[in-house]
Amino acid sequence: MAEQRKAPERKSSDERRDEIVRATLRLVAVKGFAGVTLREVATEVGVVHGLIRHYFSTRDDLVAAAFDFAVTSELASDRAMLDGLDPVAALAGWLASTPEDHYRVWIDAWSEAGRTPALAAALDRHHRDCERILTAVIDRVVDAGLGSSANPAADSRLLTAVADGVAVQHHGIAAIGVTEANDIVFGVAERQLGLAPGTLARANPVPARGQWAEGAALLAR
Amino acid sequence: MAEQRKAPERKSSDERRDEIVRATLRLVAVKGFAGVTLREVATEVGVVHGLIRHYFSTRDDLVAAAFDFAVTSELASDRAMLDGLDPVAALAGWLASTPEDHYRVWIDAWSEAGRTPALAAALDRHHRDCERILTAVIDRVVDAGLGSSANPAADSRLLTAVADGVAVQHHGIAAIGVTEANDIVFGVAERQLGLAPGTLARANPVPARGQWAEGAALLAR
DNA sequence: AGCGTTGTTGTCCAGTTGTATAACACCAGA
DNA sequence: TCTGGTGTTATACAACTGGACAACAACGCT
Repeated sequence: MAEQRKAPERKSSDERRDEIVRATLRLVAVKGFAGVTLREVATEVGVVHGLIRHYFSTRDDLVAAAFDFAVTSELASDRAMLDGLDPVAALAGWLASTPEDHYRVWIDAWSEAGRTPALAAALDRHHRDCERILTAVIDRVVDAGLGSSANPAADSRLLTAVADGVAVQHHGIAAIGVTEANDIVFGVAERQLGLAPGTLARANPVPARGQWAEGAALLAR
Repeated sequence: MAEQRKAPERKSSDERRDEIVRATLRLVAVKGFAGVTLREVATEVGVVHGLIRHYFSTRDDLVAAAFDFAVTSELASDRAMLDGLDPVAALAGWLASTPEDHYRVWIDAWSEAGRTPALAAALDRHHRDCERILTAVIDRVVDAGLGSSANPAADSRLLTAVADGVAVQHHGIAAIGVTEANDIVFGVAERQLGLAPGTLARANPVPARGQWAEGAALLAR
């Protein structure tokens, strides 16, 4: 009796690899880095779990690649977003609340970084990039004479901390809503950079940071 | 041939239960809520893993009890700490950086809360209590005529967000040190409450929040 | 047309996990 | 002294995990 074998749907190496990474990232947003299994990823992609091994030699490789992809693509889309905006709008857009799916990945990375060196490294890189980007935005605001900053790098660090903390209260604990979250961050930023109260709320481009371009497609199928 | 059975070291129900909860919490601080295993907990306590089932009917019950214990005891020790200090010292003590072990538990709870309703409930309760406590401290500062606040509850929420965000940068990403972490939080608080710069750093009681009394023993054996 | 490469499948395996349960040991009260 | 409750052990089990491998099928190249 001849074995019945389903005709495989063949894809190019890069395409399939990308598919797997995106599926992994999607699952990480729901189950966490420690919670995703090779079989779940395979099911999500629609293949057999053995195939994952053909692209990633180990599970750690897979989740590391997924997080690396998240970091890289989100930063790229954010940079693209900022380029098209005037200084104040860019500042508001950057500080505005991050969408829930993305936040879930970051916070999970924070907690997992202590156990997975690869995650810690990627997280560190991402964080430094974020701080640099925000510093550049602050510089633009100052250069345009719209605000002031004694130490843009320090202010960038401060505002990054506020944004992260507010994101926790908003997404993680559900203690505050989007409007309130933005109010807090905008308020601190306006006070810190000498902007008139309400400036950032008015300048805030509607879709929040990370919902742009590839950013929106980051976790899409 | 008679079976050899080790003579069991018998303990009172409450005592053993407490032992198990503390061991669980200790492991959670290292491996995360999703990472702790009944067998690891049993080994840490020095018993057989079947015994855990005798005290907690399910694994979820165990981790929920462990987190509940963490929340309750940390808040109790924090309250005790604040009572003995003058308003400004209390504010500084509350805002000062949290020790690493404790932080690891909270951040892990943030990420796990989305999947475990019991954790989400305990986290929500803990967060509200923290906000209330800080609000009371701000009230004390204002009542003593040492600072001002248009909306103590809102300022409490803001400062809680800043403290959480700074804790992430300090413990999770290791981007900043203790001194810098405290500088940021103290700076925002002083500006927000109209205190002279440096007031909080000078008033800061050396051992940071959570290292007090039972707080220090929280994760101890 | 023939052939090596590679994307893909199906199956196997050893290890770990949470849960279950029977047997035992100690203790208090009848 | 018996007896029932309970703290404790040992063992079993089904489910699931990451990893390994041989077989197969489509493709590119000559």
